[in-house]
Amino acid sequence: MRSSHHTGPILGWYTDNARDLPWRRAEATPWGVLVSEIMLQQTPVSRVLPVWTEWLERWPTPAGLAAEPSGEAVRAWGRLGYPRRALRLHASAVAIVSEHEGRVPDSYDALRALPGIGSYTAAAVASFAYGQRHAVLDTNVRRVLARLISGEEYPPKTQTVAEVRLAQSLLPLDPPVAARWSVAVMELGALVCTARTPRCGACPVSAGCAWRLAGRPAYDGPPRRGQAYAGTDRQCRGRLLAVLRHSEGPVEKPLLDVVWADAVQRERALDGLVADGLVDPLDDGRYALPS
DNA sequence: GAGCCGTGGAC
DNA sequence: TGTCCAAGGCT
Repeated sequence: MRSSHHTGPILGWYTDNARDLPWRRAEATPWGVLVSEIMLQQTPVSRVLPVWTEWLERWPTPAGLAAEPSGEAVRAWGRLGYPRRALRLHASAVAIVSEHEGRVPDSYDALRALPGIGSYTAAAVASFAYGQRHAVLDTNVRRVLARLISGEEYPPKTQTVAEVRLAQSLLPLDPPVAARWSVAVMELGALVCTARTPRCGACPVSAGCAWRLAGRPAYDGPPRRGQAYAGTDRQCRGRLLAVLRHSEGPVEKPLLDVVWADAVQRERALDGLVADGLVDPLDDGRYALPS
């Protein structure tokens, strides 16, 4: 359809309501956009903002980060969560230097080939850093389209080909307009068409929303199970890594042992961190962030 | 393709 | 208080 009756109102709404985020400003670099997209995976904007700012001050280019040990990326990642993202961002910086002359690639396929960059992030960077035309399907866009077009409160658990085709069909023809459309739909999902209590009164396309017109029927699909956390290996890994982040150099094993009582689980978690490359076991028995 | 991978804020 | 959720990717 190339453009629907929803396009204009959503683009106009974005012009009036877009947040002033640093990675959206004109002076933001493709590297700044890439860093923001990795940090924003499963992590709220409010927590990303300070870390992104410090990160870009310290490493304004991929080469700057690539020249550091990967452990420095893990340390600077702080408490953003999912620290394997920090490792992959560092690996991406190394690949950008060695394979792309230090410049963030502008093609979807080259972006998609970098570690930690999947279909969403590749489309997002190509769109937001380079003004290209790609279907950008994140959790916000999937939810907006599910409601607006499909009349369902929530999208399917896993992304379907139908969703991709739908998103592509709605993309404006002109690449820069398509890129702006993509970020506009995401912003609408983040600020208005939210998961829990959507603000339909503030929505520019509520009059044509299939879900609202159907009376906002409750989600009736399979239960979307929440992730348990307390007592899991993930929590244990987080505690162990926090010890290393907060220490200047290598730490003795007993300093790790004290943060988790269950020795079997603790060893399993530590082994996992080592296997992931997040922790480096030294020859002398101590542990450190990777070099 | 289901499960795993952190963390903290909102309700 | 516990549950839900936040610009996913990888295996």
